[in-house]
Amino acid sequence: MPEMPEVETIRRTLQDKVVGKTIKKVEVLLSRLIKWPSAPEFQAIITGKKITQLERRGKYLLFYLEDSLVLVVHLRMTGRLYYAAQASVNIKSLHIKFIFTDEDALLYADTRTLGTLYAMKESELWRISGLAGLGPEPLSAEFTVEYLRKITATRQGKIKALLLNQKFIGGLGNIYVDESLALAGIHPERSAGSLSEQEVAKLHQAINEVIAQGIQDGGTSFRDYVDGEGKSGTHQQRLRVYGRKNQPCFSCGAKIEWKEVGGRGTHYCPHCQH
DNA sequence: CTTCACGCCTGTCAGC
DNA sequence: TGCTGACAGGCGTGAA
Repeated sequence: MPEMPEVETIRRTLQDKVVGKTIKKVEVLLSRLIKWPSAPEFQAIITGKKITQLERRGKYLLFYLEDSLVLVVHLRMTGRLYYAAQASVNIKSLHIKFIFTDEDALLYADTRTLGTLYAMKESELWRISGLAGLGPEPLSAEFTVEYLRKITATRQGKIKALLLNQKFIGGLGNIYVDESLALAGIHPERSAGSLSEQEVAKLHQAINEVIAQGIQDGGTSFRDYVDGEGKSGTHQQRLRVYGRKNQPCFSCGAKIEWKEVGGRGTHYCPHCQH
């Protein structure tokens, strides 16, 4: 479900609440979500540890703990993290509870149960290949026009598929890719290598703009997404193409089209995007 | 190496 | 009112 702006919003809404808290107890109701180590070991190594820092890389959340330990959470499609004062709340699809010494809790819920959690020493983070191999993020110093030109130039696959690949750019997902391509006026099925220098520059600018606006809006609440306090984002009000199949393009009035590109539902304006 | 199809899960919604 | 199929903010795997 969440992409970089949503995960960043969750990080910001949780940070002040969880940093400094000590995990008193971990209840794992669905152990297959724990990918490393085993669920009992996972519980054992983080129990009694204090959270010192909360960071994000791409779509991963990293809870840094005492003793150089890290709790890593990836929400995938429908994962949610809620901070609950005085634990006993009733929420659907609740799978993991992190209960603090003051009885507040951090709750992990996930309808499709595709999310993944890990706990390990900081020095062991290489075990999470998706995290270790993450490309530069939008808005970062490493994500330059030059970099985007370099990764697109030699590849013949569709530009949309490349933008979704976390090895190349960390943090983009289906909504923000469709929105970036719409803003840049580039058709999602264009071969990456066919983009002109001008188009690459426009795309680079569009990605940064869309992601920055997404963060400023507190994310896009299209169906499931809420932040760490259970609140919706507002970026859905700004979407140009995503979720607007058959509705008129705001620029030209043509009907927004939908088709599958690279195995993902894709929205675009057939008139404005070439 | 790059690219693509598929599997993983469950809930919701459109169309019959 | 059921029922069925399509689809959903993601990513890892394996085959070509």
